[in-house]
Amino acid sequence: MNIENTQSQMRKGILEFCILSVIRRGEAYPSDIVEEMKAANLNILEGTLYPLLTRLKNAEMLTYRWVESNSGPPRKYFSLTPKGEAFYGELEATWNELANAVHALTKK
Amino acid sequence: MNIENTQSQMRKGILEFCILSVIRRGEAYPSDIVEEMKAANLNILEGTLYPLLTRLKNAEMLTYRWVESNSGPPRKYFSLTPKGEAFYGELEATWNELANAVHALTKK
DNA sequence: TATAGTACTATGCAACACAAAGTACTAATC
DNA sequence: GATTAGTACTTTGTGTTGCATAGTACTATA
Repeated sequence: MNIENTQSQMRKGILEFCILSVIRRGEAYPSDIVEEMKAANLNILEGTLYPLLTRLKNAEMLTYRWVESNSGPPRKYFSLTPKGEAFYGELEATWNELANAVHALTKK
Repeated sequence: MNIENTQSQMRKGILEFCILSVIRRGEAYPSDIVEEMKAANLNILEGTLYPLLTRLKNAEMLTYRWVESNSGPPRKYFSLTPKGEAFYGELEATWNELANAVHALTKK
C-alpha cells in the first residue's frame, strides 16, 4: 500500500476516457496522443497505450488508417467511430459524476 | 468494453481515498462509512469495503476498537493512525493532480 | 552493411472492485 | 427456550487494466 500503486489504480479506466478525448479532437497517431497527454501532465506508457488502442479498435470505438511517414516507418492514424463518439459521451458523464462525488465527499 | 466496467475501473484506487476521508473526519464504523459515501453518490459494496478496511488496517493506516451496540451485534470503529494521516495527504495530492490533468485534457 | 531512431506488437504480473457465500451477535417473535 | 430477522463482519474467486519488459518492423544515416 503505497502512493505509486494507488496512483496506478486511480488511473484505471480514466486513461481510456483521456485517449478518446484526444482522438475526438482530431485524427491522431500514438505519439501525438502521448505528447498531448504529457502536455496535460498525464504520462502514458506504450505498454498501456497500444493494448488500449487495440481494445478500443476491437470494440469498434476507433478506426484507423496507415499513413506513410516521410521520416521513418508508417504511422497508424486513429479516429472515432460513431459508436466511439456515443461511448465518449457516456464516459464523460461517468467521469464527471465520479469527480463531483469525490469532491463533495472530501472537501466538506 | 462497456460503461459499467469502465466505471468500476475508474473507481479503483479512489475508494481508498474516500474511505480515509470519511474516517479522518471522525471515528466511524462500516455502516457509517457506507451512509456518508452514499450521501455523496458513491455507493460502495461490502465485498469492497471490508477487504479495503482490512488492507488499510494491515498497512497501519487505520486502527480500530470494538464498541458494544445497544441494538445488535458489536461494531468495529475505525480511526486514522498518524501514518494514515500522512498517507491521506499524499492521496489528496495525487487525486487533485489526476483530476486537474483530466480536466485540462478533456475540457479544451 | 550496421546502427539509430521511430513505430508498433505481445506477454505476464499485481492489484482491486465486484459478486456471492458464509459466520456471528443481538433482539424480537412464537 | 427455539426460531427468525436484522445487523455486522469475513472470506473467496473472478475479470479487467496499468505497468513492465521483450521483441519485431520500417526508414534514414553513417
